Amino acid sequence: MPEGHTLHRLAFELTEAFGGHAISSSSPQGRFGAGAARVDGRVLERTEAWGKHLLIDFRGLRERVHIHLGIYGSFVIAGAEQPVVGQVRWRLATGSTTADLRGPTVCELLEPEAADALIDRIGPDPLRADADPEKAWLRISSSRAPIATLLMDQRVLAGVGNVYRAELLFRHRVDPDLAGVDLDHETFTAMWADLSTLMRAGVRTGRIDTVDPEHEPEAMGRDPRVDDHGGEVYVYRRTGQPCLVCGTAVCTRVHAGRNLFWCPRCQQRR
DNA sequence: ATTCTATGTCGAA
DNA sequence: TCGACCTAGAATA
Repeated sequence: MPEGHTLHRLAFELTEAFGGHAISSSSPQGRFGAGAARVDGRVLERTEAWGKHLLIDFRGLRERVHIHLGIYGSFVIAGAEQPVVGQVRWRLATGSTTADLRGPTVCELLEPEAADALIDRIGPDPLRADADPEKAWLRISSSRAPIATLLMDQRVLAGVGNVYRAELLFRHRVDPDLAGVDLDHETFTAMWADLSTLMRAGVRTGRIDTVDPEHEPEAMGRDPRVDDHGGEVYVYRRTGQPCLVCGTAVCTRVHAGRNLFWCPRCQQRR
């Protein structure tokens, strides 16, 4: 379930659970065997998130553990002495806490220079206080690519995934096919601020909720529209269901290999 | 039992 | 634009 908010939440939880503690580290599944052995017994200092990437530092070690969950990955923190169930790429544990990483696209040790290069090549992250939205604007306003493509491009903006993309476009009534170059700066500024707020709420709650109170289905006498990912949304995976604002059936299509959802009436080109 | 799907990314064609 | 890859749970048979 990994968009940027998941990774920032995870960074916080891992730092809370393990920061300052010597941890035992292993790779039950085997594919991170050498890396796991390298950090075994060391003190975990901190974990930070940059977009959808996680970087973990250990005392006295130059290399940083780099994790990217990909589309299926999960990192679950639980109590002491959990049995290993299924494929666990990396297990971190203290006497009281166990964290299991499964199915990541990336779990590796990175030299500091490589970690810096990674941070350098991704766009501003709305969850970081030091992020500069104008860097994203520079790329968007100079691109003929559709805004739906640009929002998912991690070099443009880091941390947005398929749910936040669909919901952000809906909330600002932007046509997914609108070229970046045709988006106004005012709209972009509002989208960035909104995204930052939405994602911060996501970090707090661990879910993606994007529906404003006045559009909440309960207030309209209908059933809650809670998606499988656990949040309440306007369009994401609501294909064929009535738009919460205008009642038109929500549309879907595959856009650049990913499912895109939008309301054809609310999100018309202006 | 098998197939499908998923909040992602990369690299080849 | 397409397939490959990582995994688990849901859907289908």
